[in-house]
Amino acid sequence: MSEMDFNELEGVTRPKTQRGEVTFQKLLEAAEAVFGEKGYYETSIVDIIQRAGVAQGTFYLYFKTKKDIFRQLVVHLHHEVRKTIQEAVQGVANRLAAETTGLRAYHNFLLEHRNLYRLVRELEFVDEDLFKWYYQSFANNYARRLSQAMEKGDIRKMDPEALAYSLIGLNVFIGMRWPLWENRPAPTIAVETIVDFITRGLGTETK
Amino acid sequence: MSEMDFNELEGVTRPKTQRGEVTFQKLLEAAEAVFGEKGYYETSIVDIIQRAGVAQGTFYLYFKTKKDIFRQLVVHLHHEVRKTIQEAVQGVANRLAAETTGLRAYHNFLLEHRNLYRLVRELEFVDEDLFKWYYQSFANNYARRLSQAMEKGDIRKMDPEALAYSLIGLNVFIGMRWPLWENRPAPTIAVETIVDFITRGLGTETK
DNA sequence: ATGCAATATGAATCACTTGTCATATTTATT
DNA sequence: AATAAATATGACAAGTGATTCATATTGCAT
Repeated sequence: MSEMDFNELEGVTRPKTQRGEVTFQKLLEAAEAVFGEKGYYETSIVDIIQRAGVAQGTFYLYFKTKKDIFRQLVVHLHHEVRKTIQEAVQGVANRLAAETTGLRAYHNFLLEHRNLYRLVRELEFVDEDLFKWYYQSFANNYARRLSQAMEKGDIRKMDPEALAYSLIGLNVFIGMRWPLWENRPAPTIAVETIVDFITRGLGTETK
Repeated sequence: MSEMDFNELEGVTRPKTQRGEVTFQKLLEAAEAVFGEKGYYETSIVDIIQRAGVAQGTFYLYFKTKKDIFRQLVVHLHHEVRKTIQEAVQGVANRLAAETTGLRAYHNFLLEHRNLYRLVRELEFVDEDLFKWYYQSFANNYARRLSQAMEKGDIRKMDPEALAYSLIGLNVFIGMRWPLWENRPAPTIAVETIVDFITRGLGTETK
């Protein structure tokens, strides 16, 4: 619980010159690519430094362990996903409509970052605390917006946290079924069903 | 796609005598425990054989690789989960009521097998095909029962597959939030919210 | 231009893990 | 009781990967 801050991860030494900064970024980009392709455990530090085109020792100038560079990547990715969805949903006044928009934005993000997304799912087995932080901060934010919608009367009053996890789980599995497994957006019939299901589930009345 | 059968896994040699059967089981139980505690990748074959109290070479009498014993465990677990839920739901005539019952049964199973459940989640990164098989056969079964309920008029006619994945995702995430993370059943208020959400989402009318 | 901190290198070390194999023991069958 | 198949052992070969370190180079500040 509480508000953990993972902005400055220990185990990561930021470079102090411009030249170092370039190397640092090269390492992160290489790690992102290789982790995405082969997964965390199947990737060796040698894989990363080869892809980045630097020597073994250079890696340890900036990262203490393989886990540390992984953490750095995940935190960055987390901000990306949230920003994307937030921007997509922003301006959509109605919460129910926002659900649909958010669903689509999330799926598009998945389709464009399928490799990256793999990292988040594997996070559970690499650093469980960071994994919890990832979904908790996601869920807290979600729950907050649901609460606001309840105040406005857009949706029924219910336990916002339970709803937040339910909706995240729903999105994650639908995102797995079509975008991840079939590399395409969910078919229309599926989207309609989901929207209908959520609308009735959250809404104040039926038509 | 198609009906894969994972009943006789290659890479697994079943014992031919009673004595062998005992060793075989010892290995499986040890693997279950150690995988559950440390995760697949952090576990070595030495960990398993030490826990089982057998020699190195014995392992290779029955399993070709670490992955093979892992597969064997997952397939077994899969049957367990389904059996548990099926038995709990059996006899509950109404589909909506069955959802609640199924949710509870699933959570109880999680609470009693938290380590085991970790294996399924890690499966995605160990053997993606088996992972898909796991959730697909789960979802197909779920969808079939939803279709039947639609025929009977218990629930509205919608895309059963989309619903199945939605409901599984919901259950998985709620199961993660309370049973797994806090080692207790979801609080009453949460359960009420979820049941209400699903009831309205699936149901034919509102009250 | 000098000197010091930062950066870069890659060979070497250390800690493990997997998988094999010659040998020994046990079990089932006759 | 004899025999062959099945089971069990643990030392060992071979490989892999993480991390360190002595050394070299570069860049920045003075």
